Order: sequence, then C-alpha cells, then structure tokens
Amino acid sequence: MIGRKQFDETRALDAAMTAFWRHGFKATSVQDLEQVTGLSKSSLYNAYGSKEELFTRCMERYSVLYSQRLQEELDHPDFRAAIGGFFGRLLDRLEDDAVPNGCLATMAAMEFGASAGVVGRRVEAHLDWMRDAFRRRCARAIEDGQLPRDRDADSLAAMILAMTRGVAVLNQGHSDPALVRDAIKGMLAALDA
Amino acid sequence: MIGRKQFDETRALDAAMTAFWRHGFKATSVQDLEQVTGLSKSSLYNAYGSKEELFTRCMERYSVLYSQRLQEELDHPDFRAAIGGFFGRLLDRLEDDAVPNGCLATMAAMEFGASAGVVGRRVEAHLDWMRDAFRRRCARAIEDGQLPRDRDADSLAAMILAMTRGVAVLNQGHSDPALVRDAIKGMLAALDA
DNA sequence: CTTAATTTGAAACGATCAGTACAAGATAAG
DNA sequence: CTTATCTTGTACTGATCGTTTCAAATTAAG
Repeated sequence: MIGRKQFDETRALDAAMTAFWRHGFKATSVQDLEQVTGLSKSSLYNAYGSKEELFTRCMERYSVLYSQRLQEELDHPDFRAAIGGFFGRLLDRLEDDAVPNGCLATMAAMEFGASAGVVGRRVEAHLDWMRDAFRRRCARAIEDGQLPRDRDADSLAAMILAMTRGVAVLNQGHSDPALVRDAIKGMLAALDA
Repeated sequence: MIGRKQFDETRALDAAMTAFWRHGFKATSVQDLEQVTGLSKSSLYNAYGSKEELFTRCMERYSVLYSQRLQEELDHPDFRAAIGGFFGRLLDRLEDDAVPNGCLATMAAMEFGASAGVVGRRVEAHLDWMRDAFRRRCARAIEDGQLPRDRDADSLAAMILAMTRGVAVLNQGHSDPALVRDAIKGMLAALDA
C-alpha cells in the first residue's frame, strides 16, 4: 500500500510500547518492531526517525496511558484511601495478563540510567513528576491532620516513589504475585502506624 | 602467553561483574569483556563457557561480595539499628564512586524477568533469599517486643525487600543522591511510627 | 626426549544489528 | 491529464553480535 499514510500512528505506537515494555530497549530489534506494528522499516523510520526516538515517544504514551491514570487515585480526600487506591490500581495492572509485567519507566531507568542522553533525562523527569504528586498528597494529609504534624512530606514521598519502583521490579523478577501484594500490604501497614 | 593458565579467574570475574553491573547484560559485548578482563575470546570461552554462564558466575560473586555483607547488618539486636544499619551501608555503597550505581541483581531482574532460563531462576532465588533474611529479622523483632505484636513479618519483609529494589532503581535512574537518602529516611520514619 | 593435555592468539563463522537508498506506486493539486 | 509530493516495499549497507575453529605454543607426565 502506497500513497497517503496507511496506518494509525497511535495504534503503531501502542504496539511498539508494549514490545519495549515486555522485552526492553536493546532486546527489541527494529525487526521485532516491524512485526508488532505491522509496518515496514521505511514506514517506521519515516514516521519516528530512529529507534531511540520511537522509544521516547513510547515513554510519553506510557506516561499518559498509565502513570497519569494512576495519579488520579491520589485525589481521594482520605489519605489512606488515596495511597491504597493508587497501589490497588497499580496492583491490578501488574496482575493484568493483557498488559506486560513490570514497568516501562523502571526498565528504562535501569537500562539507560541517569545518562546525559534524551532517554536518561526523560527518566529523571518522570521520577521527579511522580515524586511531586506524592509530595503534594502527603503535604495535604499533614495539613488536614490525617498524618501527624511531625511527618516529613519530602521523605515520605520519596519512600512511596521507591515503593512503586520496587514493586515493579518484584513483579518483573518473581513469578509469585503474592510477593507484590505483601509488599504493598506491608507499606500500607507501616503508613497506618 | 600459552601453556598453563595465565590469569586469575577471580580477578577476571570481578572485572566482568563490574562491566555487567555498569551497562547491563545485553549492552556488554564479549568484546567489552575482553577489554575489561584483559583476556581473549578463547580464554573467556574456555574458562566460562558462554556469555550467559559468565553472567551467572558474576551474579554468584555479587551475592557473596555485596548481598551477604549487607545481610550481616541485620544481626544487630536492636531492630531499628539493624534495618538502619542495613540501609545505611547500602546507601554508602550506592554513593561510592568506586562501585557502579544501581544493583546487578535488580538489573538482572528487569532484563531477564522471571523467565524460565537459568538467570531468571537465579533472580528469583536471590529475591527469596533476601526476603527470608528480612522476614527472620522482623519475626525476631515481633517476638522480643521491638515491633507491635499485630505486625505481620511476611508483609513487612516484602516491603523492605521492595524498598531495596526501589532505591536501586532511583540510584540508577536519578542523578540526585538525596532522592535515595530521602526514600530511606521516609521508610525508617514509617517503621518507627 | 616423547607424548598427551591445555591455553592462547588470530581468523573466520553465519546471524543479526540499526539505518539508508531508491524506485515503484498512489494521491492531491493544478 | 500532468506533475509534484509523499509513502511504502525491497534490497542493501557496514558494523557488530556471540560463538567456533584451529594451529601454535607451552607445560606436565611418562
């Protein structure tokens, strides 16, 4: 098929995102991307420029589709319900077979590190953005008395952020789903005390 | 140089481990391994069999050199000091420039997943082994009254395990070392309450 | 000294990698 | 209908991938 563009860029992006998410950046070849998107090399390079640019587009899309939705849970007025809801939905997603295990952003963090490259900067920005959402929610809980006044929103938010990365690793690296459930349960119990 | 073996296998293993740790499995080529070990392909393949076998040897060595040492901190009779000591030493290591960022086991978990392969099984075993150490320490704290009786050692241990993975990801994916420090601080505060 | 065992360097293996060149084919504007 | 523009399929690029082969070189045993 030739002439005007034959495919839905968003649909192709989703397919590529899933492939990266499942296997990582390096382990996903351009040939793999051809298969999952149904496109040819020419179309891929014409539409996205390079494998790395396509990956960053996938990270953007991942943020919109998954991270943003999760953050909405934090709006719940009850702090405990907000955090519980966040991790509850995260847990649902981790156990959903229709979606890959682990977390694309966490995978990118481990594979690219805090490098000077485009991806590294995007990883860092993603972490900052998520931490900020947690921090705001914790500060609000301290303000309205749902958390003791002597709690520190900054460090609490950093811990919650670390937990999101931790459960992603456990979900990716261990076949027992109860491990992630227990970790979340343990965190919620610690927050309650 | 030919005849009897010309190199120290352990020294070569350490060099390979560091390279894998720094760049990941796929991103470390056999050519890279030749460079950092100073050995030729023949010697590497003669000594270790394959890249993947060499990697599993590196994981074993990593366990001995780093994870075991960390677990010794858990022996401290005071629970809070035990956990604080564990994460304090972990933090020291993460901020030590002489050692790569992140964590080899966490990297392996993300790169290989809970796959059927040899590495995947080793990742799972590593997680089980660490969780067990935390669980035993928590159970002891519940028994001797340093933790409330209604705490659950299983889920607490899972949470602590998740935190170890989480801070490794943050250390790898963010250039600000304060982020990891804050996360640990937040966890210790939550455990205290 | 002879012989068997072992390690090493060099070269090559086919496969796969990301990326490109280019012409054929289709559309849209005139 | 003509022409300019854009997309796509095919083929190919040089580089690099992990691994193997093999003979030269050295040692250890008989």
